[in-house]
Amino acid sequence: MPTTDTKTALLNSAEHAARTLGFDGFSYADLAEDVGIRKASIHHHFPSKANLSVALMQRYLATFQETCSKIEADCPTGGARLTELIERYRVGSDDGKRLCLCVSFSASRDSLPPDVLDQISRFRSMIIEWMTETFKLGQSDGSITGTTAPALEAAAALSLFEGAQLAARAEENPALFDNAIELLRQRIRA
Amino acid sequence: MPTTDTKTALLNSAEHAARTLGFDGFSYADLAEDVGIRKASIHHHFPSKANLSVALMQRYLATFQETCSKIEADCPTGGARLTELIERYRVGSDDGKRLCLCVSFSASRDSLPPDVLDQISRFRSMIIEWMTETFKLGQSDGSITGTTAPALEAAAALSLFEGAQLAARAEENPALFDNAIELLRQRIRA
DNA sequence: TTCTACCTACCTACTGACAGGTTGCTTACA
DNA sequence: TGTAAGCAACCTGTCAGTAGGTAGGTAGAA
Repeated sequence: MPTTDTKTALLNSAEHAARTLGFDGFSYADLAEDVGIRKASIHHHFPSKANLSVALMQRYLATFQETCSKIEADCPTGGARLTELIERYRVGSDDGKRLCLCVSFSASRDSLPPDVLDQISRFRSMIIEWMTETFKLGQSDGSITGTTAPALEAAAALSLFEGAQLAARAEENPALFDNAIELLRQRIRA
Repeated sequence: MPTTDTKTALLNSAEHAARTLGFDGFSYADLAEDVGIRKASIHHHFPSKANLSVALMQRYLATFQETCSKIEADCPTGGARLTELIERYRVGSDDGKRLCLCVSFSASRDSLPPDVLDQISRFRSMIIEWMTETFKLGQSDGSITGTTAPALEAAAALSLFEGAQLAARAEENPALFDNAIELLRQRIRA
């Protein structure tokens, strides 16, 4: 009877480490200490660090897809959906102490296996498609102002969110996230 | 009379490495091979990696300040200045093969000495102040449309630029930079 | 002029620490 | 009795950094 599923505990620890320290910034030794098992035992669950990175990104992608579905179910308007997504990025930034896994992994691109690079592409496509639909909806229901090209808005918004996380991270100051996002927020009708 | 100044060659190599591999992704061994001296000799120029990171950021900040001054001298309108700055970020992205040093360093924040963190803050403040003035100018001379809050525009634009570099880097595809930036570009009057 | 002293720039050879990863053994439990 | 999960011990390679030395140049004083 393990306290929590060790594999999940390892994924949690690794995700936190990757998002704060970067992929090249954490080691199996760090995870071992954090989770409370020996370094060698990690290899039982994740034979290699490449392997671990794939599992990490896989879970991240799945979780994000669920999140988007949930937002869709809970929020009827485009504006409400966009507000909710911003909130996820804001919370994910953790007051400038973390980055989105996708951002962190993109910065250490050359250390990652091809599978992860594919997953990153899929992750980005998924969000951009979802946001394109969200901007379209916001355009037609009047809940987001000033939209003319939903697909371009979506691409810009994703860059803005990731850039905002980076801004907050750069100085470990959550206000910088809000500052960067403010103008977009003003376009959303309450 | 040395071929090229070794110290400069080391800074060039380190900057390239940091911007493609991240701060934790390159080693003195990499630099040694690239520059053509022995690993130990690097310590003659930069006693520690922390020391090197400071020199790197110092030069980067100085170069960027010069760039901004040059743009100011060459371009009379706010729109032209913004276009020029975007171009620097686009070129700096190197078709999705690099990131801004500031972005790359922010992602490995915890591996860097306090001096570099200060420099990063100063770097960001400098650009945001410069862009705030640029948006103000563009607002008054009519070369940038739709501006109501120049300071917020500047904060959003910096996040957008850095996010756009990240987007291009994520898939090593320069089109993603242009895509993310397009809507801002459309606000600039030729 | 030549000796001494000191310099920069680089070298070989090494250190202790730590990286990811492997082997083979021991539990626990179904 | 089989299997999953964990362990200690160890491997090889690499990390940043150090010790100590050399080649060649410069500057000053006798």
